[in-house]
Amino acid sequence: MLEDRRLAVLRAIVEDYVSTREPVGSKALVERHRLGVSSATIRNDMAALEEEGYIAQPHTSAGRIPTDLGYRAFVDRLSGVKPMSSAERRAISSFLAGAVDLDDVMSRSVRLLAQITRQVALVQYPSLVQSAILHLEIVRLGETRALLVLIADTGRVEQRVVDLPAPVSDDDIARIRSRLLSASAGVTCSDLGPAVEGVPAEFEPGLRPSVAAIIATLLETTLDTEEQRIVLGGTANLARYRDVFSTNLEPVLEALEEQVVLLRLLGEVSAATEVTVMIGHENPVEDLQGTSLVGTGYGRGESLVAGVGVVGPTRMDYPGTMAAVRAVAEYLSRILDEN
Amino acid sequence: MLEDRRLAVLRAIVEDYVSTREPVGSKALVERHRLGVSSATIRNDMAALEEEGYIAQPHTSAGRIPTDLGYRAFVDRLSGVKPMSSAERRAISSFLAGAVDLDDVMSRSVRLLAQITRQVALVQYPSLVQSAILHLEIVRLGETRALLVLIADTGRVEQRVVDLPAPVSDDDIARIRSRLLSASAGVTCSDLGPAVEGVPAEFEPGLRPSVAAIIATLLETTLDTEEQRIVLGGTANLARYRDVFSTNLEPVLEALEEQVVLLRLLGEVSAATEVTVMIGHENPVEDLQGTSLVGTGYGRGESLVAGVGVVGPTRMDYPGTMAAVRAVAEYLSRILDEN
DNA sequence: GTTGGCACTCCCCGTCCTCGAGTGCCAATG
DNA sequence: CATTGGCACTCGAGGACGGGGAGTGCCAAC
Repeated sequence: MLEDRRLAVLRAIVEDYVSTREPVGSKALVERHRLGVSSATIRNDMAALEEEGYIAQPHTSAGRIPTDLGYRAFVDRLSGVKPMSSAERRAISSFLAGAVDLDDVMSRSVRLLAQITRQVALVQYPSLVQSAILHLEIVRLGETRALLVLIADTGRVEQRVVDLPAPVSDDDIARIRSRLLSASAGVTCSDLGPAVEGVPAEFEPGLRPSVAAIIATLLETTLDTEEQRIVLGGTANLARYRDVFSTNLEPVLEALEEQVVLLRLLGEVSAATEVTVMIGHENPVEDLQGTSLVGTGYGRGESLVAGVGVVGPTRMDYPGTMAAVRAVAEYLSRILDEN
Repeated sequence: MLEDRRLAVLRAIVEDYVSTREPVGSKALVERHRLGVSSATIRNDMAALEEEGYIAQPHTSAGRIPTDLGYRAFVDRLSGVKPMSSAERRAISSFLAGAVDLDDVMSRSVRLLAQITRQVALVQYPSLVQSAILHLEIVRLGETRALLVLIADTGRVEQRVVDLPAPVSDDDIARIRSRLLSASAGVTCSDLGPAVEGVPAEFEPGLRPSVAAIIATLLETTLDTEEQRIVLGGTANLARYRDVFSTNLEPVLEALEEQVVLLRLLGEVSAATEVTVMIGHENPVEDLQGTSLVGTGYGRGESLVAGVGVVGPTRMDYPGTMAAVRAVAEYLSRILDEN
């Protein structure tokens, strides 16, 4: 009974604080929620909640605000699933349906998610390592240069310029291309190494270094940790939370410009199909410890190929954000499935 | 004589204001610059400059700050070319040299420019319309779907999924591909329409709609106004100028997220090889009229293929920014030339 | 045209003070 | 023993006040 009410108080504090942005006091609380008890009782509960670390006061004689721990309890035990309206679902679906290629899908998704949540959205390209090769193309750029184009079954297209150790003719390029294609078509990128290992030896000695160079670039492109790409959008929404980041918007913006940082972030939450939340100090990136991350993985069926998420102030509408992230992840998975 | 000194005063005001961020008064001016006259004389000059609209005072009994017109005069008549140190040139050169493909060149350039100028950098991908087709590839994704990959001589690679009106065999795809390639290789994208016009008629009637669909997508990809792509970086630097954007960072960030807006911006300054400056209200985008744009075009030889630029507060170091933009544009042109 | 002098204007900034929301504690109550 | 009303207390927000100072405009003298 008592425990129940305390949790209800915590929930009320979180909700009020999220919507008003101001420390919430005992009196305002009884007025806005039908708690059925007096403000003095609430004060006692609040004292207990503060004792346990769920809420804090910015200074004596101010209202309470939730701590990271308080938000954590709210997310874990209190926030019900907030289903999206069918209108919202339809909007998502129609917005993503018009995409013409993978780049388009990614950029539409990120804009959509940023718009729904009014926060910063992150969407990761399907990982190459988890994709299979659909097609390879080698285009001769000059005597000793070629362009390698790789098309994965997730829709990703990567290109790299290869500097060849020796001049190679158009005809040679065509032979190399056709052999590499037959060796790698349908192969998952992570298995590519063994699949093409013996290929150079099949060619004339003079050509072998060139073939090896092309293969090296191919493997680099697929295995390199830099193969991961993330797009982000809605940075402007950060400015909306000037009260939170007032003094130091800069480090947050800087962190968000670093691909490596974003990868680390999404890596933490994209391992599961459920939506995962990292609150404040739980955030692995130091400059983002004033923010929360809501994210999840997406992919074809059970094999997750990338992550999608949202970064915002710890004071955010968790149920709504979680629902939006989940919905977008579902649509992304569906689009991948269709290929 | 008089005119000369007045201009010197304007220059001094701009320089001081840019470096101190504070309205500059007559006394401080004589102290910091060897003007050889007393502060009273400067006051007279300032009154004249204010009369002519070059400077203004935020309120009575405060120092003066340059107006947009003042900056314009500074840029046009006063700012000498500020050569980059050889160390800087070397840094630029080595930073851009490591790029592995066009995407890499673009993202490195934008980061570099943002870092040098400590402002927001914009780099536009080489326009497809100005590029020639180097290679075309058509990959069959299913009975009625194909992926069209287009490689331009500027290094751009674009891909599009094509929905075919009728099932097409692997063999058909190969024939279409080879015919389209021979019809379009080396052709500038803007001339592509006539070059491929008669191609569908060369195929069997049953295949013609599919060929037409592929060609339609091809033309769409190259002529569509959306073919233009711009990358931006250094958004975090905006937060540094909190004094300027304090109240409304949001519209600026929003404007910078709109590709269309960025295109309009760069379009204004990328028509020339000289560096062009748009100051404050001269800026075509309403939400950016509190900012200045420094930009230029780049390309192979005389034919410009895209733009590069920097957005920052009107109070910026114009000579330095102009030098940096010019340097990066030169390196980009050089890299394109090498292909 | 230039200069020194002088009165004047405001912004900045620190101080002081009041107001009010909110708290903690306590004694009373069912 | 949880709940409640009462009460003294705390502390930040915000407004009023006032001195200090940087800067200006103007004027008379050179």
